[in-house]
Amino acid sequence: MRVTRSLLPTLRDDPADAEAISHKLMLRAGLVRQLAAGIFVWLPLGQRVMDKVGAILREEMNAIGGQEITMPVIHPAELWRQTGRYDTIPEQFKLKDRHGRDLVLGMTHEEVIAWLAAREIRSYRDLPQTWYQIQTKERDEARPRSGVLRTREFVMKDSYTLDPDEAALDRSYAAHEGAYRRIFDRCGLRYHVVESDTGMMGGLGAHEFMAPSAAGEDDIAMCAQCGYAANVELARSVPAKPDFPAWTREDVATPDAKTIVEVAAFLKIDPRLTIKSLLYVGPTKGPVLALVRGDHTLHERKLMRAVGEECRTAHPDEVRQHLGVSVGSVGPLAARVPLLIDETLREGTYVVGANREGFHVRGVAAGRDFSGTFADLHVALAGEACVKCGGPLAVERVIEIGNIFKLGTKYAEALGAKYLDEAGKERPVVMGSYGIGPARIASAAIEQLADADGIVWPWAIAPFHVHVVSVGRDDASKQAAESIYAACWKAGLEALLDDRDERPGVKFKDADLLGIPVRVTVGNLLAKEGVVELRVRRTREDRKIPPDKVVETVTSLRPSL
RNA sequence: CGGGGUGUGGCGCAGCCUGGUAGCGCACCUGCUUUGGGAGCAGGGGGCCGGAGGUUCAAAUCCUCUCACCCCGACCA
Repeated sequence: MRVTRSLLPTLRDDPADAEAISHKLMLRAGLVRQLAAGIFVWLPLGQRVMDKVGAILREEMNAIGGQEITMPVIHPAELWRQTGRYDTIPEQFKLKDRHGRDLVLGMTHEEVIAWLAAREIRSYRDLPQTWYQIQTKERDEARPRSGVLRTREFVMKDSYTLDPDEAALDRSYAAHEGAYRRIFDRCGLRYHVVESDTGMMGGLGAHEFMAPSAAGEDDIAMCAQCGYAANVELARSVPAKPDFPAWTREDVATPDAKTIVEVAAFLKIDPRLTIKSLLYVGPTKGPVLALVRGDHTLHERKLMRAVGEECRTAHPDEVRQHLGVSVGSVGPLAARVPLLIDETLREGTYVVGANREGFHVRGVAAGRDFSGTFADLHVALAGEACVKCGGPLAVERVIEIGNIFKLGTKYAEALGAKYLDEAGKERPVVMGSYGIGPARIASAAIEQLADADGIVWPWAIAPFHVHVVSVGRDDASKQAAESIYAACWKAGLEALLDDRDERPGVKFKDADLLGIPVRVTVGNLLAKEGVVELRVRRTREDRKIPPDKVVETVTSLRPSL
């Protein structure tokens, strides 16, 4: 590709709308342009990156027996009604055709897979199967953000396994985990595999592949000692205990002290000696009072798992209605609603709201002074102890680049995907689903590897391998650049030739911005010393070599790039 | 959905408070000079100031409504 004949619109300044490093650099390097919130055009360079990732995905999916198919983006609403997901997912785009029939835009393809399996899978002899596609998904995200990290339209590699039973599903799942590790390793990413939430839909287990980055939207907790790693939606931790005073139960006046911070300051105690009481309301289960230690944050996903349904925080008037007191003095004593108590509170005596305006009660113990259901409710914090080995947990911000999910038989049962086993008995197909976002791979690579001058692509997903920068003005120099460019392509090295009539500084800045692994500068040293300069983008290491040694040198450097 | 912010040539911004002929830098076009880390000079093209309505002799500027986009939170198969 020649720069003079390409759509390669680099930007000198950071676009005002971009916040994340990868977002800024993808715009500045001319990889993408935004059409609307969360909707992007992939320009030629960005497309090449996506194609590189796609090729790796196909190789590794095929290697575990995956068969590529392509499913529709438009689905009949009826399919989603059958699995009960038509009215429950706010992200689903819905539309009607000219006859008024309800359709949806596909945000995932479990339904279509189960529909297909119901028609084509009859016998245990047809199993197992692994089907995958690399296809566009449409989701009406509440808040698209961070460039291509969270968009309303995006390409996903989604695969689905069909197995006769859970043992076979475990094998398919393990095969996917291996394939995913190879994929992300090849893409040059740093990542962790963590336990993840299976969501309200249930499922038999799930893991997420998480690439550390400040631009991420998730947090994971990890134990370096035993390897425990989980999304904080799920991660359990054992916090350090405060020193409990030998206090006896008594009411204390706490005028104007509403928040934990105010109460702790007023009573001159460690906030860890207080309990935070939060009223939530579930659509069918009604009000529930959740208790966590004063310094802790309630994780709403944990709460919802414990309750068994989606909950929302109660309005102030609901708090008054159910507990007879305003928000700042709520507590578990004599509460007329069910209690969910964080496990941290099993031991110790605490200060709680008195359910009486302006009063708290100290010396209160769970189990003795109030009772309810214990559950893990608090957000794990860095430094707290691992539940498995007691080692200190680290918490890290991450981008979710892939997930693997044991679905079980939910979709198969809803859509009638059954087979006959060896004994002639009809059984539902056991499914798994597995996703990878190529755009997130590209973003994560940029986030993890970029430096102050621009992108630093790993070889495997770089849009080109060699950036030939022609800065000489004499014909011999220009001709040498052309020869090197041609020689690279002939040797299987994908090359970009900067043949613009620009000053060298402009070309060097753009080359750094684009981040192609190897830059070959053809300029005045050719006439003076008979050499061109080869620079490794990542290390900025320079070497002078004869023009006819470029291919050989790049090939020898390649393993280190 | 709640909170905050921004919309003015392709990009980044000023002008708005205090209404009066739309400006700057970069980019773009022409010419000359220059040429190894985002050149200089000269000339030039391009914007109904997000949209609608209102106030006014007069609106980028004031008022009302609306749309879009960004950030934080909520939500996220």
